[in-house]
Amino acid sequence: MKNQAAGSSSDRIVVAATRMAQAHGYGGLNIRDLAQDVGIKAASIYHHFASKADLAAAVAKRYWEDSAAVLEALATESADPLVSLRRYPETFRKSLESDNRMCLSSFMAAEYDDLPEGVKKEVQAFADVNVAWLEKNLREAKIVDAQRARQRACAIYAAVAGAQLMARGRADIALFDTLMDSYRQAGLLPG
Amino acid sequence: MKNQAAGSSSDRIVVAATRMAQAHGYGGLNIRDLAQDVGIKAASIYHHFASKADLAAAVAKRYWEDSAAVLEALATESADPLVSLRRYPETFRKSLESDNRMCLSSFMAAEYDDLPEGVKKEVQAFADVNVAWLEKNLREAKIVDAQRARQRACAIYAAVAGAQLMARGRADIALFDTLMDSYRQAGLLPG
DNA sequence: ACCTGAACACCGTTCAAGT
DNA sequence: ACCTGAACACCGTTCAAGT
Repeated sequence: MKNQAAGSSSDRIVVAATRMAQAHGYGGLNIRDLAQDVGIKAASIYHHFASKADLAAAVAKRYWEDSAAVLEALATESADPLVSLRRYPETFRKSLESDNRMCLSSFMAAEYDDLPEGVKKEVQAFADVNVAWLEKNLREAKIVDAQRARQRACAIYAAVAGAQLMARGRADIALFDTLMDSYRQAGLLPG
Repeated sequence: MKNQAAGSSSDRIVVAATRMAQAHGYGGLNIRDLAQDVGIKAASIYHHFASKADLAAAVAKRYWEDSAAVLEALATESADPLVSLRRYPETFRKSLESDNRMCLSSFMAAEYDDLPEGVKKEVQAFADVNVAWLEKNLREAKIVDAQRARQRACAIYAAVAGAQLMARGRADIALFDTLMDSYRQAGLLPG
């Protein structure tokens, strides 16, 4: 929590890198383009992060931390866990709204084989945070047996991530919405 | 259908490239490594395919053609559409069994922004083939209203693809199986 | 027809040198 | 502390030259 003044060089690098990684993945995260985006030279990136792997780990870490905060805010705002659950897909929809971008962790899950260990860890943390949040709200809403809450939470996470992936592959947000409707009709998501 | 003698150079390039792309995506498809894998030099690849884009398009095309054949065989083998539907996830499970690889089209859907137009087309064809097969079997099995068969087909495809992605992100096939169980329990997949 | 070495402009990364 | 130009080994790709 020290030295995170808004707009610091490191901050702006992480923000720009996040946007880039959500569109092009870890492999497509280009240090030269990133530097240009931030307004410095490629070599200068390495003053802030020891390597591309370190930068990506920082990006993925802040990504799940921010997501956790958004989900907490959503739960507080909704009060009713059932309403929170209904609104869960919104978080994934927002990425698509932002230039057809996708969840950083989904993209990087695909890139699993090429991910440095430190990045893998943070990518999985994102899934963990989402599943834990879903599980908690499923329990509170008493939609499924308490013992099956975690299983169902995983299923919802995987299905929503898959829907985002399919919608991105067609650059079609309406498809994402249709898929959420189908999940509700089928009984996977609460109606 | 002419000149496709098994084991021809072009064939072996496509096969090797497919395996590579299922693990590393379009961006991670490396011409030099691919050439070495096939036993020729990088420059020689360009004798068979005009560009990486052309190669990837051929790869993606053969990928959905092969998938279509596998699905047709599955339907013929099962006879009962309900059984076919139950076995649908097997096709995605097989990729995970093969060194935690994933569906080429899912990986490339993530890489949407960086995909040449000719590749995008073939990637979408894969989804189309899968959705059409699911829709047909859903109709025949009379599991959902005929008018909602297509919608449900999309939902199943997206959910299974998402499950594969999540399982790959943890290199955990058992998770894929658990997710399929959850989908069945929730009512998305036929029990 | 099929293959190749050498070259091109590009990548991540390093490092010595600047302020 | 922060930045940079120049260099390194690597990429996709081209092309003239080989058999």
